[in-house]
Amino acid sequence: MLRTPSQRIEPAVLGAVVYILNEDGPDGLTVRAIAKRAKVAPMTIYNHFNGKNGLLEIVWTDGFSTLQQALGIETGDPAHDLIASALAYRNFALEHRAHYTVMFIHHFDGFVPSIPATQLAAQTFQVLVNHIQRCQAVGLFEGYSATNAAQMMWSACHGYVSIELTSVNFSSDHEGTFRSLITGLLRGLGPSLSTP
Amino acid sequence: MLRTPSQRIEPAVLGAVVYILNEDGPDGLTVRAIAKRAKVAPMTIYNHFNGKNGLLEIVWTDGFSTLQQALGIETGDPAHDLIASALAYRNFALEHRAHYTVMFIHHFDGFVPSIPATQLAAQTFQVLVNHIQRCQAVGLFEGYSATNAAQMMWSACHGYVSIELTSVNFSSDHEGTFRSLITGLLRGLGPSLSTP
DNA sequence: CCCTCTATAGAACAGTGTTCCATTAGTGTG
DNA sequence: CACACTAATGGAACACTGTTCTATAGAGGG
Repeated sequence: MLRTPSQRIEPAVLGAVVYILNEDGPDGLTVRAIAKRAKVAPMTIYNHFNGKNGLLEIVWTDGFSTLQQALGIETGDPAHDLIASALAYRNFALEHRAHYTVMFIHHFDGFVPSIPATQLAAQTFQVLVNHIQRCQAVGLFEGYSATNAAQMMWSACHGYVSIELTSVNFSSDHEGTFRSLITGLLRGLGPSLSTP
Repeated sequence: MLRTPSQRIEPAVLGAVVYILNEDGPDGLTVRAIAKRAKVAPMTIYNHFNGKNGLLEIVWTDGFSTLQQALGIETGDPAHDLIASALAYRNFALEHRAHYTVMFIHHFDGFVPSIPATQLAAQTFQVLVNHIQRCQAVGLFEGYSATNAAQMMWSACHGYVSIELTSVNFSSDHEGTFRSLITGLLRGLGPSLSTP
C-alpha cells in the first residue's frame, strides 16, 4: 500500500543485500527476500537496478573501490607498505564479508561482472603490482617479474583469507599465522640467501 | 521406454556429473541435465543416490581420496617431498577440475558434506602436516607449529590454484610462478637468514 | 514362463529469477 | 493549493530449479 520514497530505496535495498549476505549467506540472497527486508516491492529491484545481477554488480564495484583505497598505502618504506597492504586486504575481507563473498568467494548463477567492473578489479590488482615495483627498486623480489610476484602475494592473501572466511582454518592464531605467511613469503622472495 | 541395466547406472550418472561440471560449469549441473546426459530417468538419481547432494558427496569423497593419495609422497628428502606434494596438488586441480570445483571452489546451494566426508578432508590436510613435521626434523620451519605451517602452505597452494582455475591469473608462466611461490615460501619459512 | 523388482514417464509442489499488468500513491509543476 | 505525471505497488504469470508421488511396464531370477 504505502510507497517507499524514491531517495530511500537505494540505500534500503543495498543495505538489505549486505545484511542478508552477512546473516544468511549467498543461499538466502533471493530477490523476494531482498525486497521484503528492504520493505520494497520486488519490481523495484528491476526498475531501479538491473535485477539481481545489477545489485551484485554494485556490491562488486563498491567492494573493489573500497579495497583499492585500502591497499594504497605509501609511507616511503616499500616492504612495510606491502605487508601493511596484505594486512589491509585481510581486514577488508573480515570487515566486509558480504562484499568479499561477491568479489572472490561465491559464484552467483548467471552473474558476470561488466567490462568496466572487471577493469576496476584489474586496477586493484595493479596497486599490488606497484607495491612490488617499489620493493624491487630497493632490491627485493630480484629476478621476478612484478606481475608474477604480485600474483604470488595475492595468491597467498586470497588463499588464506578465503579459507579463513569459509571456516576451515586449522590454525591456532588466525592473524599471527597470516602475518607469518606474508612476512615469510616476502623473505623467501627477497634477496638471495647466499650472502657470503 | 527402455530401462537402463542397474549395473550401468552408477558409472553413467557419475560420468555425467563430471562431464557437465567440466563442460558447462556448476550452473549447468541440474538433476534433469544429469539424467538426460546419463540417459536415465531423473527419479533414478533419488533412488540410487540421495538426490543431487548425494552425487556431490560422492564427487567430494572420490576427490579427497584421490588427492590424499597424490599428496602421499615419501622419498626420504622432506623438503623435496613437500614441494612435490604442492606440485601434485596443482596437478590434481588441473586434471580433476570437476572434483576440485566441488571440493574447494563452488558452494552448491544446500550441500553440506557429511561428517565422514569432512573427516576425510581433515585427514587429507593431515598428510600435509606430516610433511611439515618431517621437514622440521631436518631443521626447516623452525619456530612454527606444524599445523600453522601447513595452513600457510595450503593457503598458498589453494589461493594460486583457485585463481588459476577461475582464469584471473595475470602471471605469464602459470607453472613456473606456482613453483616460485612454493619454493619461495619454503625458503622464507626455512632456517633463519642470519647465518654468520 | 511367470513373478518380483525397479527403472520409467509424467504430474505435482514449492521455490527461484523475471516480466507484464492495472491500480494508486507520491511528487513536481503551474 | 490543485492537478498531472511519474513510478512504486500487489498480483498473476512464465520457465526454470530440486524433490516427491503416481501408475506403468520393462528386465532378471526362480
